[in-house]
Parts: sequence; structure tokens; C-alpha cells
Amino acid sequence: MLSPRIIRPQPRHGTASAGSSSSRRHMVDAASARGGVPEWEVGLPSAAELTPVSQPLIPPALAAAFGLGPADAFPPPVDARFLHDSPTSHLSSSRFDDDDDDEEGEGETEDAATGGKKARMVWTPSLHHRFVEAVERLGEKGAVPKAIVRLMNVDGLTRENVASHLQKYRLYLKRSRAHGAGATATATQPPQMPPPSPPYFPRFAAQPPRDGYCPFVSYEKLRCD
DNA sequence: GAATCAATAT
DNA sequence: AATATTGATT
Repeated sequence: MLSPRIIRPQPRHGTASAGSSSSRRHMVDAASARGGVPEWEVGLPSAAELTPVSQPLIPPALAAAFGLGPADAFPPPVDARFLHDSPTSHLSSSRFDDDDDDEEGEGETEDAATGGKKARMVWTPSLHHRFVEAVERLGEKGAVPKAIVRLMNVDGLTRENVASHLQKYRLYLKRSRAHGAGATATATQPPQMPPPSPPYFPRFAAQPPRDGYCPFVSYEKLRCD
């Protein structure tokens, strides 16, 4: 229960806990400086804010219950906390940094004390990348939240987190497909010209990775260079 | 009861 | 817009 934000086992560096609470604007620099970059993360685009997911906690017990083990799993186990990306420029003040609004007043456990607020999940490109790989790996049928969470194997990631993201992701896929990638579906095109070419989405069958291999990054904004 | 999905709320 | 929460369904 204790151990607010960072409980990561034994990172190679000690990316430190980047004071997700009190540190307001220098946390970016700190994290950036450390550069604790997981292998599968190298070569990421230079966009996105560095906003580690500061989930209150997901006890190892729970994780274990879910089967989060060394058994299967993607690359290295990940701590969502520092799934950062390159700060586009400099601090962009994430959210959980300070005077957000704290109206509790009693149930506050250690998290609050340390500054652990409700912390919304932030799908950094890295995380999203993992997500996509998991989804593609599982296939259209198997890509359900529970399985995805399992495969992704990131520390504080919950099934709900994934479910929500997955919903969005599916909408995106559908929309992309509807725009002329589907091949045989140019029928139901209402009015309107569909100029916004969808950023190209790999369908559930894994596309031949091109050079830089950048499946894509975010729904609308971020993208790889 | 748990998990998924769609709808809805923040 | 992005993520969370809820509700109906399986």
C-alpha cells in the first residue's frame, strides 16, 4: 500500500522517482538527462510529453494474479512510470505536477501525501507502441483487454486502462478503413471529401516493417519521423 | 461474478 | 481530445 509511485524492481540506472509530486518543471530535465531508455524504445519520435503514468499502485500480488510473469511477455518488463519520450521542447507541465485540485481530505493514503494524485494514464508513444504490438500479436480475436495487459506487461497498467485505449483504437481502425484502405468499400461514402489521409494503419496482420519501423504513433497527433 | 464492449461522463 | 467510468450483455 505504501510506495506511492515508483516501486520498480531494479532498473539499470535508477531512473529515480522523478518526484512526480512536488517537482514541477524540472522533472522533465531530470528524466531526460537520465535517459533510462528501454531497448525497444530507442529511436522514438520526438514528440509527446514526458508524462510518466503515475498510477497509485498495483500490488505485485495483483500483478501476479494476472499472470504478469516472466513467462511470456514482450521485450523487457516495463514500468509505465518512465515510459517517456523525447520532450518536444521542454517542460509542458503535465498534470499531476501540482495544484491540480485536491479535494479529498481523508482517504488519502501515502500517494496523496507524496503528491500522488489521481493521475490519469498517459499513452506515450512508447506505451502505445507496445500496445499495438500486443494487439497485432494477439490477433483480432484474441486482442481483448486482459490479454493485452498481460502481453504488454507494464507495471501499473490496468485492464481498464487498456480497455479504454482499445476502444479508441478500434474506432480509429474503423475510421481508417472507411477511408479507402479497405479496398472494396467505397460504397457508403456519404458526402464530403475524405482528404485527411489516415496515417496508415497496420491491420491485424502485421505489415512488413519498413525501415525505421514505426507502426504509427498516436491517433491524431504524434507521429514518427 | 468476471470480462468485454459500447455509451457516456469528466 | 484523451482517458475514465458506467451499464448492458455475455
